[in-house]
Amino acid sequence: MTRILVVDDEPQILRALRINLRARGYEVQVAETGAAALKTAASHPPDLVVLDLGLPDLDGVEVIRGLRGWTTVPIIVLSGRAGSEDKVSALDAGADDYVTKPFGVDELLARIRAVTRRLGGGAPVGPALRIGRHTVDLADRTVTRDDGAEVRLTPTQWAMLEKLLRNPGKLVSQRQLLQDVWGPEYQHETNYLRQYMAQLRRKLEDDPARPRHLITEPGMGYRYRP
Amino acid sequence: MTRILVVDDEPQILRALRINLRARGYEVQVAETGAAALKTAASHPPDLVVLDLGLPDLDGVEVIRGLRGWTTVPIIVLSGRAGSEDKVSALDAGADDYVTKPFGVDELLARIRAVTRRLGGGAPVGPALRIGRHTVDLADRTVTRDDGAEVRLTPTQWAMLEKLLRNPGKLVSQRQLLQDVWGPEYQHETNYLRQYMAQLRRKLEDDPARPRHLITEPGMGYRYRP
DNA sequence: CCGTTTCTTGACGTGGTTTTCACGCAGCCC
DNA sequence: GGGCTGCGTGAAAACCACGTCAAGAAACGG
Repeated sequence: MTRILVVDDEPQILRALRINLRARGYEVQVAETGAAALKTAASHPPDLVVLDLGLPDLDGVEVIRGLRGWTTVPIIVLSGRAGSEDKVSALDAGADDYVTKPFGVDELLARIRAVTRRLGGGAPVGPALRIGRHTVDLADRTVTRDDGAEVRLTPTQWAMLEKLLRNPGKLVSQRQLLQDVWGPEYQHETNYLRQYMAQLRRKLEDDPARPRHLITEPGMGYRYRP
Repeated sequence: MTRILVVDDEPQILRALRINLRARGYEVQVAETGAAALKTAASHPPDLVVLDLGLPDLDGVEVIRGLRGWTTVPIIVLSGRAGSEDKVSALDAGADDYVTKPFGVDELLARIRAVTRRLGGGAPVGPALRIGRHTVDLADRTVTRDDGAEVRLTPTQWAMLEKLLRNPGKLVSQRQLLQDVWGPEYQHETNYLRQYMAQLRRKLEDDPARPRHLITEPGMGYRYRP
């Protein structure tokens, strides 16, 4: 389920969005200040952020920067100001879209769909990802061994594997992995990586001691080699 | 270079966009009708489409569908109509953004940047850097020998090589290198440079004793010669 | 409520990376 | 020519990161 973090200090808007988004099947988190937004995003990384620029504590652009420091999660900005400079600075700070108040809920929902559409299918991942004698299907979250047996992965294992598989051939740094899977405060818990990488290799690699697809780049990170 | 296809039937807007986009370093193609747009996009696939909805021949949404049938290229819609339904239908048909006329050029440019930012990953370095019989890809962090074998580099070797490769042809002083790779307090440990430069040359140069690409500038620093 | 799975945390041996030291050599200035 | 400096190379030592095992805590499901 897609998790959306809504950041706004006006209770009515917060309420309206929460109801509407929940009704559409999204999981909704809310925050009323910039500081709370950053904290919530860190502990529970959302799949999308809807951010009002007019917050009481922090400047909206600061919140965008705070998020962009460690995540590429899509950000849709809401703002009462229609000025060109506001839009430009927010977009260049890392926002993905900018909606001027008053806005129609239908429009916001359509923009949310437009942004999230890129998320799932956007990555250039063919349905046939292979590791050793296994086929991984990211779309329906299944791993099938060539003899037909299913291999089960835990949520954390999936998150980690998915991050690697969506960047085939590319190096994924330890920090990126930790941030994406566990959140920014886990940046230095590299023992998690070793732990779960070992589990993945045990389940997927032909010879877990000599991995051919889930490669360690010492001191840097990991890489999925097709 | 990013190639943008601008689709609009008003000559002034077309002209204004072409000039502004060219000035920003984009490659610009234009089309005045929906049919021409589809044809041009097919023969010369663009990296981004700016599409006016009010075309004489086809409905704008039809153009979006025509493109989405075979490509996931980002589409930014321009429209004179601010109605909610128009926006929703365009976005749900596959548009990535929707800008209402009249719009500021600054805003459109910012939105173009926002959309393209997701695309390239932001690495402004061409992936085709060559040293001897090797190809270096900074984005993926891979070095491939021409016979297909992978060459592995340690983190320090990468840091040093990257610094040189990101300044092609330019002299990089010893101090700059030491500071970037090891930190400011290592400014005088020039033996590190000799050590690691030798390692890089052994791994990358055709004849490590007579380097052709990783050049020493005695007393000053090092240089990557393409 | 209990059993099972999953996540978190700690410890340890091993291998690779970094750091450090030593030596030979070429160019340069006095 | 002698002394000096800076560069390239080799090898040993110190250090760090990785993989692995193991066990406790937390979350989950019946």
